[in-house]
Amino acid sequence: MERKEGVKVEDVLGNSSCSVNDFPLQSIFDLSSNEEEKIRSLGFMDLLGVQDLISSPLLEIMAAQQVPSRMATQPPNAFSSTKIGPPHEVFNQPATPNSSTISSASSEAVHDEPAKLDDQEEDQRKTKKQCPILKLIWIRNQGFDFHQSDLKLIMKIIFCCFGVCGFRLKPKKTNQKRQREPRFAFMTKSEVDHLEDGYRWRKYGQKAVKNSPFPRSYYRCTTISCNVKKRVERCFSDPSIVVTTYEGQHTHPSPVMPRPNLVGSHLNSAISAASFGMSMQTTPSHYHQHFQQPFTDNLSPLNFGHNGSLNATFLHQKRFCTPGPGPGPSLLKDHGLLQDILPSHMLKEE
DNA sequence: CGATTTTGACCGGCGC
DNA sequence: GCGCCGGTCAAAATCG
Repeated sequence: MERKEGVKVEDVLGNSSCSVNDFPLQSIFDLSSNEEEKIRSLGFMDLLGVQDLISSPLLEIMAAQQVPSRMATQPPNAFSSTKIGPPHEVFNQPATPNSSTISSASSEAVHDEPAKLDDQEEDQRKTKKQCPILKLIWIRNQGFDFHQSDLKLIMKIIFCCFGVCGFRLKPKKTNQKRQREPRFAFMTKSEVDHLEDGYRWRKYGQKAVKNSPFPRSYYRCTTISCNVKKRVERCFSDPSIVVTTYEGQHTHPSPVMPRPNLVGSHLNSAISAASFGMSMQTTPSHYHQHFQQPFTDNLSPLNFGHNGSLNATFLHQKRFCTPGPGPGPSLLKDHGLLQDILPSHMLKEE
Protein backbone atom coordinates (compact mmCIF):
# COMPACT_ATOMS: atom_id res chain seq x y z
CA MET A 1 0.00 0.00 0.00
CA GLU A 2 1.51 3.24 -1.10
CA ARG A 3 1.59 6.30 1.03
CA LYS A 4 -0.40 9.00 -0.57
CA GLU A 5 1.82 11.85 -1.51
CA GLY A 6 0.99 15.49 -1.60
CA VAL A 7 -2.31 15.41 0.11
CA LYS A 8 -3.66 18.86 0.31
CA VAL A 9 -5.44 20.23 3.27
CA GLU A 10 -8.31 20.95 1.03
CA ASP A 11 -8.53 17.29 0.31
CA VAL A 12 -9.27 16.86 3.93
CA LEU A 13 -11.47 19.82 4.51
CA GLY A 14 -12.68 20.34 1.04
CA ASN A 15 -14.10 23.54 -0.25
CA SER A 16 -16.29 23.96 2.70
CA SER A 17 -18.71 26.76 2.90
CA CYS A 18 -17.64 26.94 6.49
CA SER A 19 -14.40 28.61 5.70
CA VAL A 20 -11.99 28.75 8.53
CA ASN A 21 -11.87 32.43 7.87
CA ASP A 22 -15.30 32.54 9.29
CA PHE A 23 -14.00 31.45 12.62
CA PRO A 24 -11.64 33.89 14.21
CA LEU A 25 -9.60 33.01 17.19
CA GLN A 26 -12.29 34.07 19.49
CA SER A 27 -14.73 31.75 17.96
CA ILE A 28 -12.27 28.93 18.04
CA PHE A 29 -11.51 29.22 21.69
CA ASP A 30 -14.65 30.82 22.85
CA LEU A 31 -12.99 33.77 24.41
CA SER A 32 -14.20 37.09 25.51
CA SER A 33 -12.61 40.03 23.79
CA ASN A 34 -10.23 40.53 26.66
CA GLU A 35 -9.15 36.97 26.67
CA GLU A 36 -8.77 37.02 22.96
CA GLU A 37 -6.46 39.98 23.24
CA LYS A 38 -4.39 38.13 25.76
CA ILE A 39 -4.25 35.11 23.59
CA ARG A 40 -3.24 37.17 20.62
CA SER A 41 -0.43 38.72 22.53
CA LEU A 42 0.69 35.40 23.77
CA GLY A 43 0.59 33.53 20.53
CA PHE A 44 -1.21 30.44 19.54
CA MET A 45 1.78 28.20 19.83
CA ASP A 46 2.51 29.69 23.20
CA LEU A 47 -0.82 28.50 24.24
CA LEU A 48 0.01 25.16 22.91
CA GLY A 49 3.30 25.17 24.67
CA VAL A 50 5.05 24.64 21.40
CA GLN A 51 7.94 26.94 20.74
CA ASP A 52 9.92 25.41 17.99
CA LEU A 53 7.69 25.63 15.01
CA ILE A 54 8.53 29.19 14.16
CA SER A 55 9.47 28.49 10.62
CA SER A 56 7.04 25.78 9.91
CA PRO A 57 4.38 26.02 7.27
CA LEU A 58 1.97 24.83 9.86
CA LEU A 59 2.68 27.93 11.80
CA GLU A 60 2.05 30.03 8.77
CA ILE A 61 -1.27 28.42 8.45
CA MET A 62 -2.07 29.14 12.02
CA ALA A 63 -0.71 32.62 11.80
CA ALA A 64 -2.95 33.26 8.87
CA GLN A 65 -5.73 32.52 11.27
CA GLN A 66 -5.05 35.79 13.02
CA VAL A 67 -2.75 34.00 15.35
CA PRO A 68 0.52 35.81 15.88
CA SER A 69 3.61 33.75 15.49
CA ARG A 70 5.57 35.01 18.39
CA MET A 71 6.04 31.80 20.16
CA ALA A 72 9.77 32.02 19.83
CA THR A 73 9.76 34.95 22.20
CA GLN A 74 8.07 33.02 24.91
CA PRO A 75 9.59 30.46 27.18
CA PRO A 76 8.55 26.92 26.54
CA ASN A 77 6.49 26.85 29.64
CA ALA A 78 4.90 30.17 29.00
CA PHE A 79 1.67 28.69 30.03
CA SER A 80 2.70 28.11 33.53
CA SER A 81 4.69 31.26 33.96
CA THR A 82 2.86 33.86 31.99
CA LYS A 83 0.88 36.61 33.52
CA ILE A 84 -2.29 35.41 31.98
CA GLY A 85 -2.44 32.56 34.37
CA PRO A 86 -3.06 28.93 33.81
CA PRO A 87 -4.86 27.84 30.72
CA HIS A 88 -8.06 27.03 32.38
CA GLU A 89 -8.34 30.57 33.51
CA VAL A 90 -7.98 31.72 29.99
CA PHE A 91 -10.28 29.30 28.39
CA ASN A 92 -12.87 28.87 31.00
CA GLN A 93 -14.93 31.66 29.73
CA PRO A 94 -18.64 31.59 29.49
CA ALA A 95 -19.33 29.59 26.47
CA THR A 96 -22.30 29.63 24.27
CA PRO A 97 -24.04 26.31 24.13
CA ASN A 98 -26.55 27.52 21.64
CA SER A 99 -24.20 29.90 20.09
CA SER A 100 -23.67 30.57 16.47
CA THR A 101 -19.98 30.22 16.99
CA ILE A 102 -18.27 27.09 16.01
CA SER A 103 -16.39 26.95 19.23
CA SER A 104 -19.29 26.35 21.47
CA ALA A 105 -19.12 23.32 23.61
CA SER A 106 -22.50 22.15 22.66
CA SER A 107 -23.02 20.77 19.29
CA GLU A 108 -25.54 23.28 18.15
CA ALA A 109 -22.69 25.63 17.65
CA VAL A 110 -21.68 24.09 14.43
CA HIS A 111 -25.12 24.29 13.02
CA ASP A 112 -25.40 28.01 12.78
CA GLU A 113 -23.95 30.49 10.46
CA PRO A 114 -20.57 31.74 11.58
CA ALA A 115 -21.20 35.18 10.19
CA LYS A 116 -23.76 35.79 12.86
CA LEU A 117 -21.49 35.06 15.68
CA ASP A 118 -20.73 38.54 16.94
CA ASP A 119 -24.17 39.60 17.97
CA GLN A 120 -25.36 36.27 19.07
CA GLU A 121 -22.20 35.56 20.89
CA GLU A 122 -22.63 38.70 22.88
CA ASP A 123 -26.19 37.88 23.70
CA GLN A 124 -25.42 34.37 24.63
CA ARG A 125 -22.51 35.40 26.72
CA LYS A 126 -24.94 37.38 28.76
CA THR A 127 -27.35 34.56 29.12
CA LYS A 128 -25.10 31.58 29.39
CA LYS A 129 -23.04 31.28 32.48
CA GLN A 130 -20.61 28.54 31.76
CA CYS A 131 -20.17 25.40 29.81
CA PRO A 132 -17.46 22.82 29.39
CA ILE A 133 -14.31 23.78 27.63
CA LEU A 134 -14.06 22.73 24.10
CA LYS A 135 -11.17 22.97 21.79
CA LEU A 136 -11.85 23.04 18.15
CA ILE A 137 -9.00 22.41 15.85
CA TRP A 138 -9.17 23.54 12.37
CA ILE A 139 -6.54 23.32 9.72
CA ARG A 140 -6.95 26.06 7.28
CA ASN A 141 -7.38 25.35 3.71
CA GLN A 142 -4.43 27.12 2.21
CA GLY A 143 -3.87 24.90 -0.72
CA PHE A 144 -0.74 23.84 1.05
CA ASP A 145 0.53 20.41 0.28
CA PHE A 146 0.88 18.04 3.14
CA HIS A 147 1.60 14.43 3.14
CA GLN A 148 -1.30 12.56 4.51
CA SER A 149 0.82 11.32 7.36
CA ASP A 150 1.92 14.87 7.97
CA LEU A 151 -1.61 15.94 8.49
CA LYS A 152 -2.12 13.17 10.94
CA LEU A 153 1.03 14.16 12.69
CA ILE A 154 0.10 17.80 12.86
CA MET A 155 -3.22 17.07 14.34
CA LYS A 156 -1.69 14.70 16.81
CA ILE A 157 0.65 17.44 17.85
CA ILE A 158 -2.19 19.82 18.33
CA PHE A 159 -4.21 17.32 20.23
CA CYS A 160 -1.18 16.47 22.26
CA CYS A 161 -0.56 20.10 23.03
CA PHE A 162 -4.05 20.66 24.24
CA GLY A 163 -3.66 17.67 26.39
CA VAL A 164 -0.41 18.97 27.75
CA CYS A 165 -1.82 22.34 28.46
CA GLY A 166 -4.20 20.64 30.77
CA PHE A 167 -7.27 22.68 30.18
CA ARG A 168 -9.61 21.79 32.92
CA LEU A 169 -13.14 22.56 33.55
CA LYS A 170 -13.71 25.03 36.24
CA PRO A 171 -16.61 23.84 38.31
CA LYS A 172 -19.64 25.86 37.70
CA LYS A 173 -20.43 25.64 41.34
CA THR A 174 -18.34 24.41 44.17
CA ASN A 175 -20.82 21.71 44.87
CA GLN A 176 -21.43 20.86 41.29
CA LYS A 177 -22.66 17.33 41.09
CA ARG A 178 -21.29 16.48 37.75
CA GLN A 179 -18.01 17.65 36.41
CA ARG A 180 -17.33 16.98 32.81
CA GLU A 181 -14.04 15.82 31.47
CA PRO A 182 -12.14 18.13 29.17
CA ARG A 183 -13.50 17.95 25.70
CA PHE A 184 -11.77 18.19 22.40
CA ALA A 185 -13.57 18.63 19.16
CA PHE A 186 -12.31 17.94 15.70
CA MET A 187 -13.92 18.98 12.51
CA THR A 188 -13.40 16.58 9.71
CA LYS A 189 -14.26 16.71 6.10
CA SER A 190 -15.57 13.25 5.61
CA GLU A 191 -18.37 11.32 4.12
CA VAL A 192 -18.12 8.85 6.93
CA ASP A 193 -19.65 9.76 10.21
CA HIS A 194 -17.67 7.55 12.50
CA LEU A 195 -14.00 7.74 11.66
CA GLU A 196 -11.37 5.33 12.82
CA ASP A 197 -9.10 6.77 15.46
CA GLY A 198 -7.25 3.79 16.80
CA TYR A 199 -9.60 3.06 19.62
CA ARG A 200 -12.59 0.83 19.75
CA TRP A 201 -15.90 2.44 20.38
CA ARG A 202 -19.35 1.24 21.15
CA LYS A 203 -22.30 3.29 20.21
CA TYR A 204 -24.61 3.75 23.12
CA GLY A 205 -27.00 6.36 21.92
CA GLN A 206 -28.21 8.55 19.18
CA LYS A 207 -30.24 11.68 19.50
CA ALA A 208 -31.80 14.07 17.14
CA VAL A 209 -30.17 17.45 17.37
CA LYS A 210 -32.33 20.48 17.73
CA ASN A 211 -32.47 22.59 14.58
CA SER A 212 -30.48 20.03 12.71
CA PRO A 213 -31.52 17.27 10.36
CA PHE A 214 -28.51 15.27 11.39
CA PRO A 215 -28.54 13.09 14.48
CA ARG A 216 -25.80 13.02 17.05
CA SER A 217 -24.22 9.71 17.89
CA TYR A 218 -22.74 8.85 21.25
CA TYR A 219 -19.84 6.45 21.55
CA ARG A 220 -18.01 5.02 24.51
CA CYS A 221 -14.60 3.39 24.56
CA THR A 222 -15.07 -0.35 24.77
CA THR A 223 -12.09 -0.84 27.04
CA ILE A 224 -13.10 -1.72 30.54
CA SER A 225 -12.46 1.02 33.08
CA CYS A 226 -11.91 3.53 30.30
CA ASN A 227 -14.67 6.08 30.38
CA VAL A 228 -13.72 8.09 27.35
CA LYS A 229 -16.65 9.12 25.25
CA LYS A 230 -17.07 10.81 21.99
CA ARG A 231 -19.90 12.40 20.11
CA VAL A 232 -20.15 12.47 16.39
CA GLU A 233 -22.43 14.71 14.42
CA ARG A 234 -22.54 16.52 11.16
CA CYS A 235 -22.28 20.21 10.73
CA PHE A 236 -25.64 21.64 9.88
CA SER A 237 -24.21 24.41 7.75
CA ASP A 238 -21.97 22.01 5.90
CA PRO A 239 -23.11 18.40 5.99
CA SER A 240 -19.82 17.28 4.56
CA ILE A 241 -18.13 18.17 7.82
CA VAL A 242 -18.17 15.79 10.73
CA VAL A 243 -17.65 17.15 14.20
CA THR A 244 -16.15 14.66 16.61
CA THR A 245 -15.99 15.61 20.24
CA TYR A 246 -13.89 13.60 22.64
CA GLU A 247 -14.48 13.66 26.35
CA GLY A 248 -12.25 12.10 28.92
CA GLN A 249 -8.91 10.42 28.97
CA HIS A 250 -8.01 7.00 27.76
CA THR A 251 -6.56 4.91 30.55
CA HIS A 252 -4.92 2.57 28.13
CA PRO A 253 -2.81 2.64 24.99
CA SER A 254 -4.42 2.59 21.66
CA PRO A 255 -5.34 -0.98 20.84
CA VAL A 256 -4.43 -0.32 17.26
CA MET A 257 -0.72 0.05 16.73
CA PRO A 258 1.08 1.33 13.66
CA ARG A 259 2.70 -0.70 11.03
CA PRO A 260 6.43 -1.06 11.53
CA ASN A 261 7.75 1.76 9.44
CA LEU A 262 9.20 5.12 10.25
CA VAL A 263 6.13 7.21 10.04
CA GLY A 264 4.14 4.68 11.90
CA SER A 265 6.58 4.63 14.73
CA HIS A 266 6.46 8.37 15.00
CA LEU A 267 2.75 8.38 14.97
CA ASN A 268 2.80 5.76 17.60
CA SER A 269 4.93 8.00 19.71
CA ALA A 270 2.57 10.82 19.09
CA ILE A 271 -0.29 8.68 20.22
CA SER A 272 1.56 7.93 23.37
CA ALA A 273 2.39 11.57 23.80
CA ALA A 274 -1.18 12.57 23.33
CA SER A 275 -2.29 9.95 25.72
CA PHE A 276 0.30 11.01 28.18
CA GLY A 277 -0.58 14.62 27.79
CA MET A 278 -4.13 13.86 28.52
CA SER A 279 -3.14 12.05 31.63
CA MET A 280 -1.19 15.08 32.70
CA GLN A 281 -4.35 17.01 32.95
CA THR A 282 -5.05 15.21 36.11
CA THR A 283 -1.50 15.24 37.34
CA PRO A 284 -0.25 18.75 36.78
CA SER A 285 2.65 18.25 39.13
CA HIS A 286 4.08 15.75 36.73
CA TYR A 287 3.49 17.91 33.78
CA HIS A 288 6.69 19.84 33.87
CA GLN A 289 8.74 16.97 35.10
CA HIS A 290 7.80 14.31 32.68
CA PHE A 291 5.97 15.64 29.78
CA GLN A 292 6.41 19.18 28.78
CA GLN A 293 10.11 19.07 28.39
CA PRO A 294 10.18 15.81 26.54
CA PHE A 295 7.47 17.12 24.35
CA THR A 296 9.22 20.29 23.37
CA ASP A 297 12.48 18.48 23.05
CA ASN A 298 11.00 16.04 20.72
CA LEU A 299 9.19 18.68 18.85
CA SER A 300 12.29 20.65 18.16
CA PRO A 301 13.61 18.41 15.43
CA LEU A 302 10.41 18.97 13.61
CA ASN A 303 11.19 20.23 10.20
CA PHE A 304 9.57 20.58 6.88
CA GLY A 305 10.77 19.62 3.49
CA HIS A 306 11.28 22.17 0.82
CA ASN A 307 8.05 21.16 -0.73
CA GLY A 308 6.27 21.84 2.45
CA SER A 309 5.90 18.29 3.55
CA LEU A 310 6.41 17.67 7.18
CA ASN A 311 9.22 15.28 7.93
CA ALA A 312 8.13 13.12 10.73
CA THR A 313 11.47 13.27 12.43
CA PHE A 314 10.27 14.66 15.65
CA LEU A 315 8.92 12.64 18.48
CA HIS A 316 11.82 10.35 18.93
CA GLN A 317 11.57 6.69 18.63
CA LYS A 318 11.43 6.47 22.35
CA ARG A 319 8.07 6.76 23.92
CA PHE A 320 7.31 9.60 26.24
CA CYS A 321 5.70 7.19 28.52
CA THR A 322 4.33 3.77 28.74
CA PRO A 323 0.63 4.29 29.11
CA GLY A 324 0.19 0.97 30.71
CA PRO A 325 1.21 -2.62 30.78
CA GLY A 326 -0.55 -3.20 27.58
CA PRO A 327 0.27 -5.80 25.03
CA GLY A 328 3.02 -5.36 22.56
CA PRO A 329 2.51 -3.91 19.14
CA SER A 330 0.07 -5.72 17.04
CA LEU A 331 0.08 -6.08 13.33
CA LEU A 332 -2.79 -3.76 13.00
CA LYS A 333 -2.50 -0.53 11.18
CA ASP A 334 -2.13 2.75 12.91
CA HIS A 335 -5.42 4.49 13.02
CA GLY A 336 -4.48 6.95 15.61
CA LEU A 337 -6.47 9.73 17.04
CA LEU A 338 -5.81 12.10 14.21
CA GLN A 339 -7.54 9.90 11.83
CA ASP A 340 -10.65 11.42 13.15
CA ILE A 341 -9.91 14.29 10.91
CA LEU A 342 -9.18 12.31 7.87
CA PRO A 343 -11.59 10.70 5.53
CA SER A 344 -11.52 7.00 5.76
CA HIS A 345 -10.80 6.61 2.11
CA MET A 346 -7.56 8.47 2.60
CA LEU A 347 -6.61 6.19 5.40
CA LYS A 348 -7.15 3.20 3.25
CA GLU A 349 -4.84 4.56 0.69
CA GLU A 350 -1.90 4.45 3.01
C1' DC B 1 -23.37 -16.65 20.07
C1' DG B 2 -20.97 -12.69 21.47
C1' DA B 3 -20.41 -8.07 19.98
C1' DT B 4 -22.45 -4.13 18.26
C1' DT B 5 -26.17 -1.12 16.81
C1' DT B 6 -30.76 0.70 17.17
C1' DT B 7 -34.17 3.19 19.49
C1' DG B 8 -37.59 4.51 22.81
C1' DA B 9 -37.62 5.51 27.66
C1' DC B 10 -35.69 7.66 31.33
C1' DC B 11 -32.99 11.06 34.06
C1' DG B 12 -31.02 15.41 35.43
C1' DG B 13 -29.92 20.22 34.54
C1' DC B 14 -31.65 24.48 33.35
C1' DG B 15 -34.65 28.34 32.10
C1' DC B 16 -39.07 30.28 32.57
C1' DG C 1 -43.56 23.19 38.95
C1' DC C 2 -43.27 22.52 34.18
C1' DG C 3 -41.27 21.85 29.83
C1' DC C 4 -37.24 21.59 26.99
C1' DC C 5 -33.09 19.49 25.96
C1' DG C 6 -28.76 16.89 26.27
C1' DG C 7 -27.16 12.73 27.71
C1' DT C 8 -27.61 7.87 29.14
C1' DC C 9 -29.76 3.38 29.79
C1' DA C 10 -31.22 -0.95 28.33
C1' DA C 11 -33.95 -4.21 25.77
C1' DA C 12 -34.46 -5.69 21.18
C1' DA C 13 -32.56 -6.20 16.75
C1' DT C 14 -28.80 -6.92 13.83
C1' DC C 15 -24.25 -8.32 12.48
C1' DG C 16 -20.20 -11.18 11.77
